[in-house]
Amino acid sequence: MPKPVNTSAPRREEPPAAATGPVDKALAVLDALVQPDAPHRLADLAARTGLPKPTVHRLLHTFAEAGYAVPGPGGNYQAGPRLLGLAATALAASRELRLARPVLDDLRLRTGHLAHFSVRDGTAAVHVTQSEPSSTYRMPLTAGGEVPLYCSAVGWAMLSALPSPAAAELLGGEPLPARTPRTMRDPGAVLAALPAVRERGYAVDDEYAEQDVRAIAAPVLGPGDRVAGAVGIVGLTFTLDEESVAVLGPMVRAAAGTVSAALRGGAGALGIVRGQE
Amino acid sequence: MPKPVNTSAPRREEPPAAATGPVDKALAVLDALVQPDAPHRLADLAARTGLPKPTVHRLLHTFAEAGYAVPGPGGNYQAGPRLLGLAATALAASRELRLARPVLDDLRLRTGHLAHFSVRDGTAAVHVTQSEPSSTYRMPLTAGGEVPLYCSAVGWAMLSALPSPAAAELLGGEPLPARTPRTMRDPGAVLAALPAVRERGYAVDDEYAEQDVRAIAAPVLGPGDRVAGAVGIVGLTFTLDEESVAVLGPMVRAAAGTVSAALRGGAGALGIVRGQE
DNA sequence: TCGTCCGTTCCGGGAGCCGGAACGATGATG
DNA sequence: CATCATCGTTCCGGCTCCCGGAACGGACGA
Repeated sequence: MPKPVNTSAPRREEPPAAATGPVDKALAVLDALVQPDAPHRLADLAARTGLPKPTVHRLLHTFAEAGYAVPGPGGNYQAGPRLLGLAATALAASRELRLARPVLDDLRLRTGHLAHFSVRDGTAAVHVTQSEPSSTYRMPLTAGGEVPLYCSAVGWAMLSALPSPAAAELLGGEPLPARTPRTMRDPGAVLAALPAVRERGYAVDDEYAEQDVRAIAAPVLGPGDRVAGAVGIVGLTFTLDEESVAVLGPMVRAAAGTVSAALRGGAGALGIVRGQE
Repeated sequence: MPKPVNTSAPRREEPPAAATGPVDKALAVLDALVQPDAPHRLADLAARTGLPKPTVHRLLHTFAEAGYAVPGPGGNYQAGPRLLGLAATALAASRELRLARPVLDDLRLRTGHLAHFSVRDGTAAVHVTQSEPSSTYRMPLTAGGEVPLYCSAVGWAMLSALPSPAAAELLGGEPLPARTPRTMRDPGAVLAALPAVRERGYAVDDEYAEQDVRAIAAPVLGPGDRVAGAVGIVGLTFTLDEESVAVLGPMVRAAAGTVSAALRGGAGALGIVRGQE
């Protein structure tokens, strides 16, 4: 037990917007339950969600009864079989994911870098699936993780595929928090960089979000040019170095193009997915 | 547990276990929402869950507002970014899954068959993750899918790792429905077959659940010999033929053993997971 | 032994869930 | 073109049952 932090902070602000209905509360607890960082005891979940203890207790009971949560040793709850089944089903049923998977594997094999597919959730990008090299010393990206749009390759890729006003609205007017010394903090500057991304067909994150991490991404478009997500690769700067960007960029763009085409092409396109241009 | 008896029983039995509270209903709708078979319009979801239309409508609205569902064309709802993120997180955070993944890949490569990991949910096994060969003509197994314990290799594997009384209780006393001509329908017969499975270390499903499909599986044990799930391979009978079982069986058993050892060995074991015996 | 923290239970009040019924839009049908 | 079936949506009164502060007992740790 690292640190029983003193609860002397009455000025604790709720992380998410207040969960009003019982359903929102349930979702909040479920969300907290699957977070990878340790323990999920009743008190922890209550603290993380900002909900009163009895409420979380009742919800956990409901979940446990339905098989969505399972009480472990030491009062530690974890995801139950139903939740895992639900998760597996959700990921398997998503059309974009089914189509993206083989392309990601191919992209990873040819570039040697971790390849991933992300979708937009508000002003953030969530990494929904990935194909990782056999030996990743330090994982610069975790499945289910989030990154703000303004400082990530996948974010820029998706923004570039949106109409300018929509992108501007997502970026907002305020200066953005710096994540590294290289982060671009001015929404206007990001917006101004998008046309170049649009032209090139891929975006590059040059340590904008995290030190020593470089990324390349390209948008995936569904029917009607709807932005379905983005395909990208991530690596440490000394592996994914500056000059390889010129050769890897088009590969990422091609991969995203393949997924887009398959997405538009209807179900029959599954068999003819190929890696080359 | 003194169960408070319903004061006025309205003599009403729903096909699925009655969803009483708002949370159960929400879970039911979420579950219906991720089912792969098409369309997820309001009326479809209402029919599948057995809930009244306005209720489903309200829930979908709540989900949509929170990003867990997204209204598509033609009133078709699908999983939203939050739900996909939750799913990805849940699968990535599960310790057994993280450990099983590389072992499954290795097992698939060495056997050439679809390898999967399943956990128990009541009297069924749900397939939580899998590693599939590049070309599977017809997928005999889908992620998130379920199979009864009594007629599947993973089911037998998990049953064999349970104390006999527990296994007997899960099998029940009634004759079981036949899925193929070869299905073993007698709970007693299944129970009697378990010691042999225990001895061999792996179970074989010889077209018990589906025609032309054979499967091999072995149990995965966590700390304290708790049954964490099962590792298995599946294939069509003419590919996964009878004589190869003798050589593939031990491979499956070894793979399950590797996962079990890693599961027990603590977090540090991640780096030394190996495929060979 | 005492103090602390956690999980659990209780219970009265009232917020807000519930779902039958009705309405307008849409597309199929003759 | 007229008709009907079906679907999504809205409304609203009733009353379920959700809510969470408070209290209790047990498990550690000091």
